[in-house]
Amino acid sequence: MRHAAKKAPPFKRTSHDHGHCVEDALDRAETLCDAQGARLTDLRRAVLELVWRGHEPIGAYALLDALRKTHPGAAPPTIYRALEFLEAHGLIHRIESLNAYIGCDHPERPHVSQFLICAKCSTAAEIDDPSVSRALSKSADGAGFAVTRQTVELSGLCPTCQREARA
Amino acid sequence: MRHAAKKAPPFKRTSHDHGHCVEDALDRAETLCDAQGARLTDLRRAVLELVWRGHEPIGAYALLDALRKTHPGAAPPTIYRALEFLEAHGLIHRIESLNAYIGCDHPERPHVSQFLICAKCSTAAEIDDPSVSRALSKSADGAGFAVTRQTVELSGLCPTCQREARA
DNA sequence: AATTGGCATGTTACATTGTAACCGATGCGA
DNA sequence: TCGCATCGGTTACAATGTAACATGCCAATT
Repeated sequence: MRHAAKKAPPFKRTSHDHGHCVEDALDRAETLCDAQGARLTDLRRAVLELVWRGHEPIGAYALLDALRKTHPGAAPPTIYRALEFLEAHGLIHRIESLNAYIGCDHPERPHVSQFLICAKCSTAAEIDDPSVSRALSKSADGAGFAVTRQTVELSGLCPTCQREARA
Repeated sequence: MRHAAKKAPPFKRTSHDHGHCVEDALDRAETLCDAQGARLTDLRRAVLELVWRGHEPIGAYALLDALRKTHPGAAPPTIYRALEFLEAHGLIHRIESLNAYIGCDHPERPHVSQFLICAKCSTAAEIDDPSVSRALSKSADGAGFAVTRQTVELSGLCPTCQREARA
């Protein structure tokens, strides 16, 4: 049992059924919002879908452009409100160092935001590493600091881009 | 020896000789730049001093306003170039979640950026916790990810503001 | 001393990202 | 049906960050 059930390593981006993965995310969001009495409106759902489409961090204005195809009247506040809602409900993360947003891998578990961000191909892999969280909690506790939000962002090169760089 | 030489806990913000602490930071910066053959010009030095003055995160445009008292011609590029230089040489950190900058506590050691940021009083305490770094390195290694930059920002309440909140 | 080349800075203009404030529409419970 | 809260439209603007080109300055070389 030692290695069997380990979750897939973040960058094993095995070709996946993307359409399915987006739908899946939307379904889970639906369920989650129902459970919380939160309203996943058409607009919010549309934005969430767009966030998931690219499967990599995307900026608010890029989302806005995309959103306008289906919601022509959309303006900056439109997108920012939707993003605020989605983030508040754990459905997306904001990546501070990129001013960008990405879908959350596992919105059902309360969690923090930890990412490996490739500077070359700009994929961002969510790692929700308990030992990192533990170390951080310990550090914060030691300082008497009450954490409400974690931002952990490691920039660098993903395995694929490293190989390319060597070649 | 176990506990004797521990560095001061981040939020023991014992009233310190601020003027001295700023000068000290500037002196260390001078030394460091000399050693690296980097040019800590008047302008850059002035910006670094302003960053240290407040002893808490400060935005680029606030710095710009302050800088204009001594350098009337300063424009956005002025400040951003100086900040870029200072950050590249480890003299300041950018706090991504605040779009702000703060002086680095120990520029001589190569290090990462780890902060506890109080949402109330907006002080930011640098914690350079090896066990956090270790956990992060391990996580990144496990994913085959080559880290070039760490951003760790914990928002919350500092001990002082917690006490105030309870009262 | 003059030349040249690199770096720092000045200057203008603009791009990107994010918000405030107010309004009407919609839905839902009292 | 009325009142209330939430959602979203709309306008205008604030805050943050950069591109691109011009100028100045110093220092090494000739």
